[in-house]
Amino acid sequence: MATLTATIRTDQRILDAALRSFGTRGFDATSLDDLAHELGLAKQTILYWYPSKQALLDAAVARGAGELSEALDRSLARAPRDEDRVEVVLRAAFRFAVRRPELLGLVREVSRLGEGRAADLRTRLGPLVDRAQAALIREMNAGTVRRADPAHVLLFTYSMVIGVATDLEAQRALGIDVSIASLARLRRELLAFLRAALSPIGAPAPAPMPLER
Amino acid sequence: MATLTATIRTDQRILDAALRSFGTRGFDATSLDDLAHELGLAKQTILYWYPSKQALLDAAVARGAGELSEALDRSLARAPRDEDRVEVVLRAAFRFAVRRPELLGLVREVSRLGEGRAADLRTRLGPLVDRAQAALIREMNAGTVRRADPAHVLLFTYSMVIGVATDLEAQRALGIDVSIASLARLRRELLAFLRAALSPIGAPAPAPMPLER
DNA sequence: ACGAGTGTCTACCAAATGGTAGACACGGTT
DNA sequence: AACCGTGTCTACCATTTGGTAGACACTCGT
Repeated sequence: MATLTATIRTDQRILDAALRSFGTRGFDATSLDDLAHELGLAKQTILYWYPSKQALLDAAVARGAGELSEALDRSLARAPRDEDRVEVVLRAAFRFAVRRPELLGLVREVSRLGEGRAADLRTRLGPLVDRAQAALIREMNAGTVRRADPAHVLLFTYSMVIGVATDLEAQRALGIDVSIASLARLRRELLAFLRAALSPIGAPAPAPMPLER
Repeated sequence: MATLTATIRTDQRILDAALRSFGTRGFDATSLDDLAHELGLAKQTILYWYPSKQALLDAAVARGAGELSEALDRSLARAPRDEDRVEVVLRAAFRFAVRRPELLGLVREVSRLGEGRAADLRTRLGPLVDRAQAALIREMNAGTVRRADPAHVLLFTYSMVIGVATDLEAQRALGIDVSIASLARLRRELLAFLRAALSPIGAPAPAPMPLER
C-alpha cells in the first residue's frame, strides 16, 4: 500500500504544481525543467505520468474545470432561491480568487490559447452555462431582470469576474489595493454593479437577480 | 532619400508585425525567427533596430499605448458633453476591436506579463484614467451616476471591454456569433448594460452617464 | 576616388526545451 | 531464487531561441 500511496501522491503533486504554474505564469512560460526542479523530481518522472506537456495541460484543465464546476454546483445546491444565486455564485468565484487564484488564471489562460484548447473546458462548464442562460431568460420573462441578450449578460459578468480575479496589474494601475481584505469590498461592489445593471428599468430598488434555475 | 524611406519602412514594418504578433499570439509565443521569416528579413535585422526582444516589446507597447490614447483623446475632444462620452469611448474601443484587435490584445498581454512590464502602459494611459475617475466622482456628486467606488467601476468596465475584444473563445463557448456585424450589437448591449449599472437608484429611465470630464 | 556610415545578411553560439532510451531499484509473485 | 511490473533517475538528443561577430554592400560627403 505504501507504493500506491507514494505513486498517487507523485502524479497529484505534479498535477498540482502544473495547474498552479500554468494558471499563474502561463503555459508557455512554464518549463518542464522548472516544474521538475520545483518538485524535486527528474523531468522524466513528469513525462512518465503525463506523456507530453500538452497532456499535462489537458489534465490540469480537466482537474481545474472539475473543481470549479463541483464547487459551483455545491453552492447552487445550497441556494435554492433564485434571488440568492447570483450572490452565491459570485461568492464562490471570489473564494476561488482568494484561495485558488491559479484556477481562474487557468481558465483565462486556456481561453487565451484559443481554438481547440478550450474544447475541454467548454464541455465541462457548458451545462452550468446553459442552466444560467435558461434562468436568465426565465427571469426576464417574469420581469425581474431587465430584458437583454442573456449570452451577452453572461459574457459581461464572466469578463468582470475574470478581470477582477486575474488582472491584478490593472487593479494596481487603478490604485486599487490588492489584498484579501479589499477583495471583499470588490465583491460587494461587483454585486451591486450587477444588480443595478440587471434590474428592470424604472425599478424602485435593486431587484432580485437570479443567475440560475 | 530613398535610403531614409527604406530604413524607416523597415523598422516600422518590424514594429507593426511585432505589435500584431505580441497582441495576438502573445509575447512568449512569438519568436524573433518567425517574425523575421514573416517579414522576409534576417533575424539580425530585427536585432539591429531593436537590440533585444524585450526592447521590441517595449517599443510595441509604447506605440500601442500612443495610438490608443491619441484615438481616445481625439474622440473625447469631439464629444464635449459628458453625456456622450461613455458612448464615444465605447465606440472608439469597439473600433479598435474591429480594426486593430491586436492593440487591445497587447494591453491584455502586457497586464498578463505582470509586475514591471506594465509600467510604461500605466504612465501613458494614466492621465486618461485619472480624468475618467475625476469625471465619475463629479457625476456621482451631481447625482447623475449611482454612487460607487470609481476605481471599481473603471475596473469593471475595462474588464468587460477587454473581455469582449479579446476573449473570443468565451464568446464562442457562450454561442455568441463572432463577427463584425454582431460586434455592433454587442456594443449596444454593453452600453445599455453600463447605463443601467451606473444609473442612480430609482431613476425612471436610463440616465446620462459620463465617463470623462 | 575613397573612407565613413548605415543597413542587411550569413555564420555561429550557448542555453533552454520537450522528449527519448535505457539503466536501476524495489516490492510482490511464483 | 528468479522474475516482472512499477516508478524514478541519469544520460542524451534534436530543435528552437535570443543574441553575437563580422562580412558585405550601398550611399554620401569630401
